[in-house]
Amino acid sequence: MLGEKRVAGLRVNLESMALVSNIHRASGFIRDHFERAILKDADLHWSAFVTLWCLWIYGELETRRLAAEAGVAKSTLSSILNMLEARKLVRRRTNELERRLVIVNLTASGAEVISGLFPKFNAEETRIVERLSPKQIQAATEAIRLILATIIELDGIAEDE
Amino acid sequence: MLGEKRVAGLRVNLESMALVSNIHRASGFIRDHFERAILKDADLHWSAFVTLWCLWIYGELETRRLAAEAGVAKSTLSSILNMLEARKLVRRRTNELERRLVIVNLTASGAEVISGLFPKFNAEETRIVERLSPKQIQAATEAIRLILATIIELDGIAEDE
DNA sequence: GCGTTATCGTTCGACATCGAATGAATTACC
DNA sequence: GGTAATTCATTCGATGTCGAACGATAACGC
Repeated sequence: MLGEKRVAGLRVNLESMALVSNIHRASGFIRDHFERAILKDADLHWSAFVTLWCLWIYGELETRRLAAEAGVAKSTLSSILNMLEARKLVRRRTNELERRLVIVNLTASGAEVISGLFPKFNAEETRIVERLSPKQIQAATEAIRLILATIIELDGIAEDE
Repeated sequence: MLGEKRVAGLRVNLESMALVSNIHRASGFIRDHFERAILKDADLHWSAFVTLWCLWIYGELETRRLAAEAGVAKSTLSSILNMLEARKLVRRRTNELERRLVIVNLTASGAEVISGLFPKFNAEETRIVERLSPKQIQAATEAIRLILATIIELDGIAEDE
């Protein structure tokens, strides 16, 4: 196998370790940075922002799908929606044809909040990748997408059918 | 600026958005995957594992430095160390020359745990990047490293001197 | 048709994490 | 040299997050 070194008597793949470690490290720094620099003023944490963003992009969404898109457990989404609904940024309603489902959508003021916030967010995204060439950005995105697909496949096979 | 598109009347840099979003998404999946597949048996969560790993690599470390290396707040590290110390995996002692400092190191059984766990961890790291070529891995690692450096510089300038 | 399963969203309890407050130890200042 | 300011790690309170348990609704089997 490529990239295997011996460290302290153990075979170690340093390259894969560095990549995984850096992904995780970057994620934490990015989250902290955005929460402090942009989300704090709106009094939103990362997951609440992503929730609003998903609703903005997809329009109305069932909670189950919304939880998956936002990357949180459905119980977590429930409490996020409680908070957002209390602030009148989103609205919940039951699907009358399938009364187990709950459909969520932005209110007018919810749409106002996210459309005011997103440009700042995107500007900051652009800023933190400004030292990368377009090619580097695309290559990194593609690489991470491959990793994601691999994990999802592994977990999917392991757990389900 | 490169990569700017118009979406719903807003200028959006889709490439930077996709990269940031994927980094965060991958981080969550990786964390969940490793905690379920490897760390659950040892009854350790991610941060506790990273803490042990840092001590294994660096040898003894002051708590302040250890918190930074592990990527957690110092208060979080305190509770992690309480747990690890209760399990006799690490040891704390005050530095006698500078009695404010606390120095942490692995016990024998702590070293045993991490040295038994790491090969599995690294094997899984290698597995989730197996679809990437060595060049892709290095390119992605370098790209993320650049992002990290950019954020740290931004935050450092903003907050400190 | 009616009980059994399956599938929703929500609630609940446990816990990881953080920031601010605290106390101990050291340094700086006059 | 003694007081003030600084710098540690820890504790404490608040909160975000998850998984399991729950109740409601729908689909299935016979």
